[in-house]
Amino acid sequence: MKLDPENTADLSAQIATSIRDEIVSGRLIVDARLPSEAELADHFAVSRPTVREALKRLAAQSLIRTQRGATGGAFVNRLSFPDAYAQQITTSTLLLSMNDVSFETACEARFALERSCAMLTAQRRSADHLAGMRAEIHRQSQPELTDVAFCASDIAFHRALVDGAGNPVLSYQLAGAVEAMQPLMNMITFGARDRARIVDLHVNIADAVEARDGKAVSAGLTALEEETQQLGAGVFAARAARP
Amino acid sequence: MKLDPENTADLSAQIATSIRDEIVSGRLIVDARLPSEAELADHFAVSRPTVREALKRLAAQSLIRTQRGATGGAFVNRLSFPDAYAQQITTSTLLLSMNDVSFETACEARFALERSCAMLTAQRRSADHLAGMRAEIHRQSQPELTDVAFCASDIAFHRALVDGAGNPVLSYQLAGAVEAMQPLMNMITFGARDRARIVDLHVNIADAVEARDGKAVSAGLTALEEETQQLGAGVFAARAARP
DNA sequence: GCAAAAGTAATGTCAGACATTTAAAGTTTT
DNA sequence: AAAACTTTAAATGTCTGACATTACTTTTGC
Repeated sequence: MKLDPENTADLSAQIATSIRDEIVSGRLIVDARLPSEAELADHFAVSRPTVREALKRLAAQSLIRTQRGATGGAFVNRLSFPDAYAQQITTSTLLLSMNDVSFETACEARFALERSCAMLTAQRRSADHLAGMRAEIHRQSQPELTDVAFCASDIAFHRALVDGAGNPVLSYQLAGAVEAMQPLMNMITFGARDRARIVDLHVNIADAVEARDGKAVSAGLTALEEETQQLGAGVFAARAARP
Repeated sequence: MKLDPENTADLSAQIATSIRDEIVSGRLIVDARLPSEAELADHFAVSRPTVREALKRLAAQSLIRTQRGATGGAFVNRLSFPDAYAQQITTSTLLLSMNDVSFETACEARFALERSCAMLTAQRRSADHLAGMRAEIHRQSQPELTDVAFCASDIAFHRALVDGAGNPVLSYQLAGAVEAMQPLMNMITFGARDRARIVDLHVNIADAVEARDGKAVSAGLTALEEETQQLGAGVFAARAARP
């Protein structure tokens, strides 16, 4: 764990990188305790605030956790799936909102990824997953639902579909793709007729999942993608038309 | 931008969350300048080091960048695709290494996701992407290649395949899935016969991409997945057998 | 023997100072 | 008047030293 004296970057950034390398390479294993802030300051020949800034950088990425008290300190954190989900979703959402990615591109990616679950979900889905999907469909049929609540239910439907594949790594990867679309979807106002069509398509997908027919699930998602793309195109065209 | 007085968590964490919300919600737009550290310290009624720790947390997630000098300060950063790639890869790699995810699960997820590019890549791939894939196949055929270099070339092959889909969002999502597998793949020792089989399967995939036959690409990936799963199962069974 | 109190080591926070960097304003020179 | 140089100001980067808070450990008192 050493610093490059020729590097002109922030010391705190260099220290953070140095410690991160130790963790990623496995030299510091999960639950290992890092030296105390004072010891680190001594080791890197910097002040304690500088060390603290470095540690906060690592804490922001859930790489370490800190604990106060006599036996406290900074410990290598086990990156949990929920933590990873959250980071994934934040990153994906910001990436879409800050890089004027077109609705079309985002939508295409999202459905392409989701189709990768179709076969597995059809094979492995439990009764619970199916019930979850049906419950969301029922909610979506209620006309008094706001657009935002409709979108939230849509997300929940798709998450149930993804989780049905029974592969946590897949669920984690898809979390970003599905959830990051929400802000884009929220821009869409759903007419009653639009909602009815989407609910129909959801029913088709749920039926296919129930029948364990992977190809039908995939086809159902493709149909839903086309519908979504049309809706999106309509909204964004209308928006572009008026000044 | 206010803090909850009843919250007992770190002040720096609360401040970071507060500012992050401003960014994610869009109230602070890209390239907007945050108040100076002194002003923030004043606003939140904390000291400057505390504010700095909060800002370093945000910098660690590439949410802000800082600039020194008279017109300097902290600015909302545009999360670039390369930044997002890097975060995605780090997170995915740590997730796999710290949660004893089985080779089987990781492999299944990775190929399921990659197959989602098959159709698009077959349709849209450029001559460059195809040439890239062929070049990696050629490299993989050289017997003096080390196992690690072989794996790296494998990654490059698959990245070319993914990028061929021409959808940056898809490339970003897949980066994690493909690259995070590398440490797991590096545990495998490839015999000459194993390599030959993998190269053959790569050739099949490249041929299918050249012919713009999406279903054949997908089938080729499935065949490669089976081969990889067998190789992995062999290695991990041997490892489990000896004490 | 057990509970309360003191001790201790760590993080969390603060205050103030100085160093460094950068751009803009001001001044001098040509 | 324009160009080059100097000064100034504002911001981040870093250091020192101190105190507050927390939680575990040890000691003490009954």
